[in-house]
Amino acid sequence: MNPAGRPRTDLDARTWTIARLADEFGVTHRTIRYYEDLGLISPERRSTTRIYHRRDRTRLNLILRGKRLGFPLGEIRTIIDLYDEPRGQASQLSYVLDQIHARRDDLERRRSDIEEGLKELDVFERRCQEDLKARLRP
Amino acid sequence: MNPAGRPRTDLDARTWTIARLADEFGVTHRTIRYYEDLGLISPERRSTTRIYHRRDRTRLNLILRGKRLGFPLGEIRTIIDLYDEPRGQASQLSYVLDQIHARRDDLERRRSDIEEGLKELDVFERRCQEDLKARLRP
DNA sequence: CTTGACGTTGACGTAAACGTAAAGCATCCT
DNA sequence: AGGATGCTTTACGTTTACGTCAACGTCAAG
Repeated sequence: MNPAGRPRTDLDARTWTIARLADEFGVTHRTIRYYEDLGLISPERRSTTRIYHRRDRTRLNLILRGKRLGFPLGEIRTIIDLYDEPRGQASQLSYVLDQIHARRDDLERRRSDIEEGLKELDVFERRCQEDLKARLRP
Repeated sequence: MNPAGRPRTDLDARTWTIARLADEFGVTHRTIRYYEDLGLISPERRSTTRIYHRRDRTRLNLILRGKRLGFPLGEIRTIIDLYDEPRGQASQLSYVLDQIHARRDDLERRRSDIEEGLKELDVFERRCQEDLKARLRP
């Protein structure tokens, strides 16, 4: 137990080594360092070693979700950067809002692609199952 | 008008040249030929020239949708091949059914990723809009 | 029959997203 | 002190998905 009386979890550790992070997310160190090269993550440095905080963990999560959705890393970078911008000027804000709408359009298109795909899978599965029944008890 | 009395459309042409197909789908000839190299499309050959039929058009549609969803072409190939298999033996059929379930799981995971992304966009947009209002009439 | 317009086959190039191997620090254990 | 272990950088290799010439075939129009 920690001072707060809660059971100790991974989240209590608050910092991660590259190996633990890679392990947790099922990627390699190389991958994580590559994301750092692209400026997607910027962990603390203690002497030469990288120390990852919750913020980095969150970003990695966003990156990997973006990847599962098929976004290229460059685009993922611009998305992530949106979250960090100062958002001070009105002009910047409306730019960000434009970006948000573009993202939303993209995601909604993907969703409808997925719905199409699922529908076709349903039809195809039904056809296969009927074939299978006919085979098993003719 | 054609013999059936319907207005002549692109679909009545029934065959396409590579340029028309590329143009219609917004890709290059190179892309289409590359898909043929991978065995994803196999158009008719009239002497050396490629002639595309509706079947090829359908496949190209599937390929591009798969790509929009972020599937690698190799995986797209196995998916497309499923539609063409003889599906004769019961063992083959249940293999195909397994594949279908795997595909469906994949798509459903992507869909939930998308829902998550859309939710976050909503939250983020609201925050930005409030910032913007505060800027415009303080 | 030549001239374009379009088509075809290589062959090589390239950007993205890592993999992998080599070699050097740093730290911990005994 | 001397491994063993883990992390780091450097650098070259690889795969995917095409782009980009180059050089040649073909076919209808003038």
